[in-house]
Amino acid sequence: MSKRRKPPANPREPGTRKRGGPAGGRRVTLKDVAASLDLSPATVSLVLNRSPVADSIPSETQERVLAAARALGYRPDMVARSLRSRRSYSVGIVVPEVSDGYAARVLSGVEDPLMEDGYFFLVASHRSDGELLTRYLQLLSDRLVEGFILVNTPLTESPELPSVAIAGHHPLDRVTNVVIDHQLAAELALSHLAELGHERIAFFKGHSGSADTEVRWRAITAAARSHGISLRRELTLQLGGDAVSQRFTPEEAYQEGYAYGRRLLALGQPFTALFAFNDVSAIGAMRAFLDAGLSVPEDVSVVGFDDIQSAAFQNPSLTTVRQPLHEMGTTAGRILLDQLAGRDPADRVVTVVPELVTRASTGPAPAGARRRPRRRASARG
Amino acid sequence: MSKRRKPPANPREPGTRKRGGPAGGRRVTLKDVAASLDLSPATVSLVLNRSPVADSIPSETQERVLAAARALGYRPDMVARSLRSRRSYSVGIVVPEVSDGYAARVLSGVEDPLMEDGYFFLVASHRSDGELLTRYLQLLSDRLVEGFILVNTPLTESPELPSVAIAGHHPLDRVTNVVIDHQLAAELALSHLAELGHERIAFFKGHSGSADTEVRWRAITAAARSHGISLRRELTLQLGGDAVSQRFTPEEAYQEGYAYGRRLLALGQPFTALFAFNDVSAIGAMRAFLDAGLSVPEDVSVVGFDDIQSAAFQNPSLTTVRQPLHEMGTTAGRILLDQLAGRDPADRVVTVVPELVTRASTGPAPAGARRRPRRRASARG
DNA sequence: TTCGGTGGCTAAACCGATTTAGCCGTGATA
DNA sequence: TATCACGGCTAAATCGGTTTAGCCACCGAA
Repeated sequence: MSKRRKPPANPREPGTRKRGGPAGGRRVTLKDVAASLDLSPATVSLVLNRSPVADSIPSETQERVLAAARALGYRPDMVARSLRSRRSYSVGIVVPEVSDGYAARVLSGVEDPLMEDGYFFLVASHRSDGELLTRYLQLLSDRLVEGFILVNTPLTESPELPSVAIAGHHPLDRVTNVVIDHQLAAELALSHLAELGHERIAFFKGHSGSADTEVRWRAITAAARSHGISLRRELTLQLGGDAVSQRFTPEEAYQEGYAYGRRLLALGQPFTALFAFNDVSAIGAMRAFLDAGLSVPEDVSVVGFDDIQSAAFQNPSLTTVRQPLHEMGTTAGRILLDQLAGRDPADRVVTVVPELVTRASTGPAPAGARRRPRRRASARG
Repeated sequence: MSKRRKPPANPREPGTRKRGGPAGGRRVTLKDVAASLDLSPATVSLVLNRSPVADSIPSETQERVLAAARALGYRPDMVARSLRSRRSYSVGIVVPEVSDGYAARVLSGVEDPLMEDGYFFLVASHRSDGELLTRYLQLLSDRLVEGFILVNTPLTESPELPSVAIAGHHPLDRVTNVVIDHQLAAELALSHLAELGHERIAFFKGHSGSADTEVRWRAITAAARSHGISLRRELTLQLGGDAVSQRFTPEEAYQEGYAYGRRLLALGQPFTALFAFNDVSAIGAMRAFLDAGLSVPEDVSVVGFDDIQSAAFQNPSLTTVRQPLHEMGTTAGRILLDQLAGRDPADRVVTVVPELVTRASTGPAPAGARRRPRRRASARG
């Protein structure tokens, strides 16, 4: 009975709330604004949304509406709006793991264009679990996200919504892939090493869950051939290949690099350089080499991939292939927004260019090159 | 006219869609399920939500409902649900910057409990801009988030929703603060240094935008006093104090540490140890010391704060005070969920304990201690 | 005088759920 | 036989917007 309905036209009326004050009082709704003006909610909505239908409404009225909305501190309820318009002004971002530096940097890049256009994003991490991934994509679309951004996430079938895949390599419906030029990346790294006289090069291949792994490896194979470098099976270790944890967290990634660095030494196969799949494993391995009494780069050169922030601050600082992750995120965000706005993407694949950052972890191959590094580490433990 | 309405009771009917298939066809709504069973949407809703009102519905009917929902692949529209129930099953997380390692690790901790309870989260980064922060809090609540998690974000007034502030230090309405025991942290670091014979200790004070800065500094002051260590104004540098960029990105944080490391040397004041506000600046400074020809820890010991992933992989590896950031995130998430479920938090402040991780960057104060480090670096550039 | 057009606005359906009040039939009780 | 309680379910309001069809008044033209 005493429940307030249709507040009188007096703009002061809605409850006792001071505008904006968090205390008490209902939120101001469209109806409140309309009532305060003796107009219908429809009119107010049309005006506030600059709908073309509102063109015939005299600008004087429009200004009254705007003024009242401002005066009452009206803020539209996005949920109600979404329900009717079937748009949520939000997108879903899925990553393998939030705390991963790769994902975090991409995320921060994506954020800019989204926020600029009034979009928010929901994040979910699938931990390289395919089922979890599909479930999250569903849950996200239940929440009416308008599109997806998939970061370093291998996708086997087309998502239901427009998507951009960062490091996506499969041509799929509704998805635009943003990738770096792996061919160039491999070329940069290997020609650098080749120029320094390296021949016996060890490799860390990527984790099998990582989207870039295969493509990059093919690029490396090609580049190696063109430089007359032979890829030796025995010097090629695939990360995540075994015992070492499947779950993909950065802490473990360092450890993993360390462990694989030791394994490399334990193999007893001579090598003068390592090209790792990412900086984290490169740093881990470098550390293993140093601990084993080798010098970097005098005994072994190390090249990473990504250029994570700490790469420059390693001792020795890490030579690496930089991926412009922030930029890739920004690009992805913009492409998705364009798609949502109905502007179809020009290309289904957008390529960004990597860059070699030469630092102190690479140097000329040891004088007696082609032979095993001088001081060998004792095998594990 | 031909617009489909009230699909007949036949469960096969709704369009030509195969269930779950992304192609064509409307989504299955509650009405569809109801119609397929010749029940009302109300009943179906009550059953699916295990509402107490549904207790009187025979379990046979309940099972029919469940079965039909499953068979049709019904997935409730979260937006519609939110509108009516005024709950969104999502929370807003605000951070200074997504790509910051601190935030990323907390985020990944928060994620677990949230996802477990079916909550999603929206992220916004305020870049240490107070106005942006308030705007985001508003925008987020326009989207009906049920609460906030504030990461390392100084808050001056109470938010409108239940909140948990990680590294929050002001007692505010509706907010629970999750903080580490700074007293203990300072004690751990300084007693470690004191035991090693350090007396002239340099400090990097935190950025003024960082929530922990003041509290930690007071703790350091107290701990120093109790160990008879005098804090020398001339050896205390506040990060972000000047020229060096105000915007807070990790790349810059390393640079900043490096720059401040050099400044420290340039002061010409002898010191044998540095206790930095965070690992990133510690690593930057350490790098500056090394570049200047000093040895760590023989000439200068360095203690960081946070224990970021790469701390263990520095050369020398970094002694630091570990903050259990992931755990703090998890705790924060759980507390917020409890609050949303109506279980009021026992405490308005939850303290977690830091831990000293002793590694290779600290060692005994140089023999001729109390004197300036032996080889001095030339002042900048 | 009638008609058509247009400017200014609104009624009402709608989005897809949740939720409350209460209907209807039946068997037990007074 | 009237009443009540209860089991099983539903009608209808509601959340707060968006959007479409169209009303009404007024004006100029036929």
